[in-house]
Amino acid sequence: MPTAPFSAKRTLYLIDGSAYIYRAYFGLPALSNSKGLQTNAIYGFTTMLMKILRDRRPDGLAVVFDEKGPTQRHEEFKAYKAHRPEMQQGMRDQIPYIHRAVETFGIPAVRAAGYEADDLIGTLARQAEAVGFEVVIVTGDKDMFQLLTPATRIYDPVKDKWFGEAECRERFGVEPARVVEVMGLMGDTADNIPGVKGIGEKTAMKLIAQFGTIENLLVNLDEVTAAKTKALLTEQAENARLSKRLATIQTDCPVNFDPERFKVVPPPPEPLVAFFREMEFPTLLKAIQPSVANDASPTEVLVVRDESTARRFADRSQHSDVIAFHCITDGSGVSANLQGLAMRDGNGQTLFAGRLFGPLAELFGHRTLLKAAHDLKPALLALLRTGVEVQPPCFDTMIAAYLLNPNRRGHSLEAVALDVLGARLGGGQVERQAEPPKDLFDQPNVIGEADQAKASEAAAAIRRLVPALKERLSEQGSWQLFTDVEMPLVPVLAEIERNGFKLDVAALAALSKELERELDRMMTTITGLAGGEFNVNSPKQLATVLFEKLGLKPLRKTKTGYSTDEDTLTQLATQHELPAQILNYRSLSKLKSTYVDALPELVNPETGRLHTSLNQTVAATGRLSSTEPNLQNIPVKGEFGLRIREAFIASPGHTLLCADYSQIEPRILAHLSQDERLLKVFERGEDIHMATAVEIFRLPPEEISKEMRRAAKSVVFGIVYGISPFGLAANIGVTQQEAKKYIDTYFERYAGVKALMDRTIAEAKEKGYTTTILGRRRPIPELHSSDPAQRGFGERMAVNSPIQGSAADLIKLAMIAVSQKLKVELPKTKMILQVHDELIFETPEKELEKAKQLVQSEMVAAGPRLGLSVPLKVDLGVGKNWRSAHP
DNA sequence: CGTGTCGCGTAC
DNA sequence: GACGTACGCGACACGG
Repeated sequence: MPTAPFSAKRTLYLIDGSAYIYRAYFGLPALSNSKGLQTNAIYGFTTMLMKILRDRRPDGLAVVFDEKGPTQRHEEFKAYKAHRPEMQQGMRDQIPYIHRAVETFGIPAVRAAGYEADDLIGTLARQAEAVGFEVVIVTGDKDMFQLLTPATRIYDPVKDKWFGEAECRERFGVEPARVVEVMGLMGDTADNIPGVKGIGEKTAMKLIAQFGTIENLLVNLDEVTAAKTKALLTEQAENARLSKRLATIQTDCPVNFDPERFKVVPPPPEPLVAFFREMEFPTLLKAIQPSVANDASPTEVLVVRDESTARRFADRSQHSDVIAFHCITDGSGVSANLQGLAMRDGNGQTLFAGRLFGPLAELFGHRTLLKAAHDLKPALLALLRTGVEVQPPCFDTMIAAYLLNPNRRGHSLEAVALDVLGARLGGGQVERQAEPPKDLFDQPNVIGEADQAKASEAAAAIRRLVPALKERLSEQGSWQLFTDVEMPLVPVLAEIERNGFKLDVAALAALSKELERELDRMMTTITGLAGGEFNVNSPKQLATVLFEKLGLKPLRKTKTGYSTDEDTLTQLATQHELPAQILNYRSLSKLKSTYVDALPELVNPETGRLHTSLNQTVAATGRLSSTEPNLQNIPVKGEFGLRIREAFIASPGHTLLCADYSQIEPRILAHLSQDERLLKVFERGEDIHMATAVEIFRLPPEEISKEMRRAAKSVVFGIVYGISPFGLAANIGVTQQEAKKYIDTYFERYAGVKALMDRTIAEAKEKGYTTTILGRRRPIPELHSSDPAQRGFGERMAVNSPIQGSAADLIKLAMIAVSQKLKVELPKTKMILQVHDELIFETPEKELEKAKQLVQSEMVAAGPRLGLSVPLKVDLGVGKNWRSAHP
């Protein structure tokens, strides 16, 4: 993960106050308190201020405001900022409170009559630099780029982005000192600076890159090749000079930088509490409550710079029961490098190290010490890159929190600490840091004090979370799931991510060209049929063409208009030729944009392979999810879909091995329901869909048509997903009455399944959650909703979650077993992907037979280990690519 | 010009 | 309204 800026020097933050008032006022909804005072600007400004104090921990800080009244620029140019409307009353009313907020925080406010904030900031920045400060200008204004130097950066807290000289060159094409030259030519509509009319950003950048300054450009006009540009410059030379002067930030205003006055000191809490009460900001009140890491104030962090200090720490720590750690990394996924490490042991010692000293690395290899982290997998990957393998036992507080409630959408350390410990992290967010501009600092890998402190606080919070989470997991019966499944799975997933999947980029490039031609061709047909051009990818435009222009009958509505989904278009295809063409176009366009063009972009240049992220704390049922790229939804049907699968290939000398649980969810259903008829189907190794068809159609197998088998298959799917007659009818194209008959018959023939459904829903309603075979919980609050639709949704979730979740339990067990066995017996065979009921391996051709045997037997053996009362079947497929290897 | 939401479509 | 779980694309609306 990117790191925040380092500085051994003291840092001065200069906040562009006026700009932030505007930004907060217009960027936030018009909140107001009970007294009718609008507070959005006050709130936005205050949170920004607190974010800076908390996350950046500046040594010095000042808020700079514009002062009312005309400035030098107005004298020089009447129109300067003249187009700006008068400040709205709603904002004007808030300004005194903002000034009070600044005062209450004990932060100096800087303003001077006749000077704009920009100029005051520029002046203070130069003065502070001169006495050895690093300066950070907090603003969203690109005009300030002219102030950048190696010691002065810009930080935009709204976007959490850093800008330095390099970013300036990227944005303006020139170094900071020449930004005003570019602006002189291009002007600035925001400030009503005219520039040279007819010359835009691109041209301005080009000209200044070539000539350096406006003056030099004007004396060398002969060298300007474009006649039009030359004429514009000749006519508007004075405008250019004026605009440059207007854009130039003064650095000689009558203000003085006094390090003592600007020094940050903790504000007395009482006035702050009173202010937040008055404004009615409960969340901010909460934010200034005592922090989780109060017992680990930054001064107590042992900053390790040499091996012997690390040794002393490690010697003591290894005898404590647990060590919590937090890694600071750059990059992401398999390419992340370790930049810093905070540790907190069971004795209450905290350490920060910018390097992985040997004794610290040894702690990770300790076989009994519990290594705890929040989001362990990326840490394992970063440590692995430095050659350190983290040995079990481990404790991932993020996964523990996920098991406690998998419904929640994020499990940041902040949120978990607040939830479980009821305390805030002193340092605020530790997950995401903006990347500082590179090459600004001479010691690139040194982490700043603020980030050291934050990492240390993270480690402290993790340390405190461990016993609390363990207690809660034990209470709810998920402790074994955590220690025996989820934690051992972490290194397996890390390994899969590291292994990656080889992609035939050339094949996809060719496919892309082919699809492009095909799409072009189809577009011609579509335009002809529609009687004009329109954007086929826009459901809105498409609806207009179909339902207004062509007068076809809309079948269904969405929230925003008429539906044009596959189902609708398929039905419309009987009335007109266009919908069929649209369907074709859409499917190809989807494949091209989502897979053919997107996947090659994600090939890691280091390894030449695709490294997905397998997320363990996202899916509420316990499944894994896959991102960047999502390799769990690679097409498996259709001509072009299959050709995409063909591009997933084995390395030379290797082959792919795919192992796929056959009918896993119906088998789980049989186990959970203990329905005798269903159990028998699997015991006898029969075809489940055929058997279902026999039961619901009441016909002997030889009279079951393909169509009937297909319908039966849908019924089974429907059962697993929590069925309704409507859904089933839509799926297999029969009437709702017909569908209902199938379902009723199914439940009649498989009474155990019906009993399971009823039991599961009743139990979920009573307890508020469902459980899987391994005791994985999922709360289902919708079951108690007053909205019948929500309750129905809850019931379907209640039915589906134990099945889908138990299947997830199963394959996780299998992955751990297979991985351990491979490591010992066939270390060259690599697991490279999991797709819910399928594992994919890359194996040297010579090892293939052994690998097949090992994988199949371990996957099958996971069934009995889970205590399943149905036998499992694992199909194997082998091939040079994913298409041919698919079983 | 970037951000969040929606419709849609892939997978299991 | 409508059958579970995900991820991610392009379009669009919206607020700078």
